[in-house]
Amino acid sequence: MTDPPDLNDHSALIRFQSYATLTADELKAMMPLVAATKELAKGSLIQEEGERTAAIYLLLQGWTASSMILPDGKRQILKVHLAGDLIGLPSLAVTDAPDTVVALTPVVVARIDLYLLGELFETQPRFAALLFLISQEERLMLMDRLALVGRRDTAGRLAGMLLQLHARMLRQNPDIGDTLTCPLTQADLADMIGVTTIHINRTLMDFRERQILTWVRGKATILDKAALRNIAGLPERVVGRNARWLPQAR
Amino acid sequence: MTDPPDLNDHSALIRFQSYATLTADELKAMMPLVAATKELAKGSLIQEEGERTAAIYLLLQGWTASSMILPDGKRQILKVHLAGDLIGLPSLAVTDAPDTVVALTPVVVARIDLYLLGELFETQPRFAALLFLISQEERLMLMDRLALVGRRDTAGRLAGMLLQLHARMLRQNPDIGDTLTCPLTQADLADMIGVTTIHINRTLMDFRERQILTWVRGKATILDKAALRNIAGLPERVVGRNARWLPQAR
DNA sequence: CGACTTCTTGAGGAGACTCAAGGGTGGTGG
DNA sequence: CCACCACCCTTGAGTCTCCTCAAGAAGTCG
Repeated sequence: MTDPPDLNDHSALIRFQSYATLTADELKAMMPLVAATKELAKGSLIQEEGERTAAIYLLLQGWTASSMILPDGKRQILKVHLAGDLIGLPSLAVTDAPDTVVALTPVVVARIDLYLLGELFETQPRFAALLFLISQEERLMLMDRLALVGRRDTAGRLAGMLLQLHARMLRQNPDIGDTLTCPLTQADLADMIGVTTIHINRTLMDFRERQILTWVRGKATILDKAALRNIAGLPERVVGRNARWLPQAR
Repeated sequence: MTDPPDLNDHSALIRFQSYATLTADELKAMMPLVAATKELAKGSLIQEEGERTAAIYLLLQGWTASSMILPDGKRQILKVHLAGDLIGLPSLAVTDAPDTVVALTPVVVARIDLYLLGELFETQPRFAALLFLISQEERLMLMDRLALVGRRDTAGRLAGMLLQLHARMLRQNPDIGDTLTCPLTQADLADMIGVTTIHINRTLMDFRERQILTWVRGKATILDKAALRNIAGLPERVVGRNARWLPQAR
């Protein structure tokens, strides 16, 4: 189902490449990051709310989702991870894991030893700075979603969230065009933007009727991107400023 | 109104101290961070949505707020900054500033040169790692707020947000007890959790009636913290794990 | 082929919004 | 020092988006 990852394939480091081109030496220094890979079945728990372990992972293949479960059983999905995304970073700041991470598909992850991380901070300042920028990007994605969930109706939230997801997938694979294939159910979409499944369904129906977007079992096709953008009410973010202040490559 | 900041007062670096005790040498190396201070009047714009400049600041005194304005004029406050917080970091990841930052009180900020930041990444790996951890903490605060806004009613959102704010203020000054004095209006509270001012007012009235919390013109008194926690539905976060993996102090 | 998950549709109810207006409070200027 | 003004808070009434409850259809997997 999942082939062992090709360690010479640097797509695992795609997030880092958004801000600078990594040198051969840097790539070599970062290779230990993907040394300890592991395959997990769909539905596997990678991290669980409240547990004390704070391992971090790099997702190499497949999809995972990070969520919080509230006392009344309601769930908020905080992020879905795509290949190249890091898993478990926010847990490093606190004693107990704040979120639960599950595999939405069969996945391949690389477990990252924290001492390796510390060593890279020491020996690879540019890696450290890029990791810092990636963290700011994550923060920005949350800011956008907070603005959507706090201040827009269901249509706006859904439009904005799907655009955000599409932009991320497009960066991974520029060939997907206006299509968006993902392992998410309508219930997952609902939990991402804080509404009910029923309302998601009605909003998707409405989008189809208005020729804006179609959704068929995890396959979305964007028919009118401008309309979606307009409904969302948030500008497109252009990631990857040319950061001249970054430390020099070693 | 605002005295020139005491550069020997390291409370500006309180956020860094949550994860490790900085050595004298490190403190000395970080001093240039607070070299270029500036006083600004209440209401001043520190950053504006869409502008290209990406300066970052360290807030030394006063309060600022970061927010997004949506096309229909609605506002979402993403974060209020307290002394010791960094301003403008998420903007580093994108070409145009995503948020607007205004001074809620007269403030003193230190402008941080990005090349200085790059240099610190290079020479102070432990600083880099601590900055990374602070970023994860910021991310976590957004995750919590997203869960609140996405999945809780007004009472829950308000309770959770005030507890979060109180915990932050308590870290700055352990003497505040169960009081919380801040320059926020009820309209600000509303914009922080995505509801209307009117509804905030009614919820505060309700809290008072139920002997949970009182709010008088920016002065909140927590009467029943357990009840608030229960209404919020999110656990307390214990920041500042003893991170043994951090690089050694230089 | 059967059981489970996911999607779809209907009807009624509630939390939060909009619109509207009055009362406080603090700051400013005459 | 007092009066006025701007901002903030408070309260009421009607409306609407979205939720809850309910049930059936369609698709998927073992």
